[in-house]
Amino acid sequence: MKREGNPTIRDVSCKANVSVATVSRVLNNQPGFSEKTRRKVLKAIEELGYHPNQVARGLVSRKTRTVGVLFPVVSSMFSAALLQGIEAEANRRDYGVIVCNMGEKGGRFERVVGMLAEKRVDGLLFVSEWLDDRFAERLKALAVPVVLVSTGSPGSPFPYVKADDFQGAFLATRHLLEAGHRRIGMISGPPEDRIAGSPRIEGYRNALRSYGLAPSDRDIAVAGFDFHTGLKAAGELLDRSPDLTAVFAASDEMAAGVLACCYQRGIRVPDDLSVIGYDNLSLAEMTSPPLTTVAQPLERMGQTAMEMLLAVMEGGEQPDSLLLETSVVERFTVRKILK
Amino acid sequence: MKREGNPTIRDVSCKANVSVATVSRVLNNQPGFSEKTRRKVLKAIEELGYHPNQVARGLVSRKTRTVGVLFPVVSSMFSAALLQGIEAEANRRDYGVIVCNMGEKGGRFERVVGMLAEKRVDGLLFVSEWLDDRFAERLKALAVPVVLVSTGSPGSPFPYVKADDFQGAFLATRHLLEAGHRRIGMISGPPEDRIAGSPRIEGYRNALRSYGLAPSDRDIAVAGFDFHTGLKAAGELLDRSPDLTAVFAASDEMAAGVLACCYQRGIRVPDDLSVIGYDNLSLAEMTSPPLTTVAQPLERMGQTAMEMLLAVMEGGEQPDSLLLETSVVERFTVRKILK
DNA sequence: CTGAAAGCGCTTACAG
DNA sequence: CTGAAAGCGCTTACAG
Repeated sequence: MKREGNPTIRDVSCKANVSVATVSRVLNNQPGFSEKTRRKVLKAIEELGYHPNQVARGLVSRKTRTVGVLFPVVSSMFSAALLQGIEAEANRRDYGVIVCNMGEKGGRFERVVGMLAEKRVDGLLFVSEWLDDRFAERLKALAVPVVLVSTGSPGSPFPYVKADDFQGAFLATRHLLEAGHRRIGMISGPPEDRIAGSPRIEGYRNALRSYGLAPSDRDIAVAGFDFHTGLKAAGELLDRSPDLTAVFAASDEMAAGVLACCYQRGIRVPDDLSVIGYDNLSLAEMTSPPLTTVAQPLERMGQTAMEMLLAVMEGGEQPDSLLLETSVVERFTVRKILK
Repeated sequence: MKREGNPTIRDVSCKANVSVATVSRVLNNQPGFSEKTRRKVLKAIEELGYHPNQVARGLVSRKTRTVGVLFPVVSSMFSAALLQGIEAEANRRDYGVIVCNMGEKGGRFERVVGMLAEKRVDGLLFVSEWLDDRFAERLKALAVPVVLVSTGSPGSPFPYVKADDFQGAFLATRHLLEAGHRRIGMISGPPEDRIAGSPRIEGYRNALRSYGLAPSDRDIAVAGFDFHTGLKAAGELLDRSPDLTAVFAASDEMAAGVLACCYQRGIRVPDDLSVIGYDNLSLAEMTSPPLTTVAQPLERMGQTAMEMLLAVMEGGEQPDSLLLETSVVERFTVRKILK
């Protein structure tokens, strides 16, 4: 007598006096059973507390209803916000999501991709890391749908969803301009970062030009998107260009860094210096004063990316990449300069 | 000719001219093959780029090398820090982790547990939510190892790893006391929260008593651990007890809330009011001034919990629960009062 | 040391 | 409408 572990489809078929094939049919709602059998089967399932074994299902259907998500680091607020949207959508569609840490420089990429491959995930989300050619090749070789989140470019080998970095930076800078600022500095990410680096610098420069201002490299200090390098860069920038009345930081963490720098130096925000950030993490409302920033719809980006991935997985066609709009959310770090 | 998809053990056995049983043996390093066959097999595996199908393996071995992690919400900085440690340890041991959002009040608990059950995860981590009896029953019925993270109590049905809340609050308050403060308020979580609520309140009270001070309920304002309720509670507390010289907030977010409250009211921190937080999230170093707080070793808690879970899963014995020590990390929000 | 066979829990033609 | 059988890709007794 087999009385341990989970009941199997076999147990159900015995109890309901039908074949396992029939049970499988009602389970999967496939044509081919009478209303009467359906009831018998459902009753047996109910009584046994039967739940189909996805592992067995996966073996024959070649679908695991599981996707993998690759993050450079899962613990950042940025990753966390995306993951929230990703998980929510996956759950809604009855998928499981396996999260993986690639390491900042992708050092664990090969290892986690190997694991995901052996687990036969149905698809992959690759988040926010410059996708180098070796990685792209590896992902293509996997032969599972991949969508890029918060990275990707026109020539990308995979569809992507990201926010418009150029536009976001342009909006941030224009917001400062419209508030009357003319001496505007920037804390940027690395210019060689073709995703979140150079496009935001260009957005900043273009906004300046659109107001007839000449951008100068001296007004840009480069950091690494995090708080500490942002703080340091802020110090350098303010030393170098003490006449700045406003600073655009290309991430909220870096903006918190300039707030900290101002705090240390007794510079009042926004009275003496205005600052605007980028991302709209929860951090942005927790600073003092609360940070004006440009919002990337992170949670929605995560959700949208998952929808897109599901569409490829289930539908098969390659969807178009998506460039989401950003918007500035006003809080209290930007001062309007009166003429 | 079968030339698509991943190569199977069958392909390897053909190419190496041995049986699949033999291939399986060398794969799993089981006794029963000569050095010569081993080489043949390895060569075939290499040439084919073969990787065992974990789904098929899982079906027979009843091991998926996958664990589930239940969070109330994955996007908090708190969850993110834990997840970092959890994922790192899992990856090191070659396990995959599926993250699930239960919803703040556990509304999606049943749904995600069902999914995890169907996927036949080998174990479960339940994070930081009051584990009510219904949930506990459900988890027990799953018959897979479970470890609680950042929750749990002596009578717990599952082993847990958490930080010592009473001690942490005691340390925070004593730190204030030692700095010379005597009028110390608290922003607490809900007293009915028996994990992070009442124990921290008791730690605060006990520290006061140990200095011969009588704790008063008027000096405690209740909030919900998040920034916004913390901000609100801070306002109420300062209205009610304007003579406070220091405030202990039971989370960093709430501490950021009291910083914000002070900022709005022109109260200088730490000159006019000292504040100490709880958690030591990355947020704590990004506030201005940087927040003195008591550190919960979140990443290590995640790692330790995963180690513990793996031990139960692979070893079978029930490990002892772990109560980790906290420590205060000094930054710049506490002023020493000179006699 | 090695292989044939059964079986893990399902789904899916194929017959009837 | 229903069932017997094959098969998904492995592992594991059982023989030899």
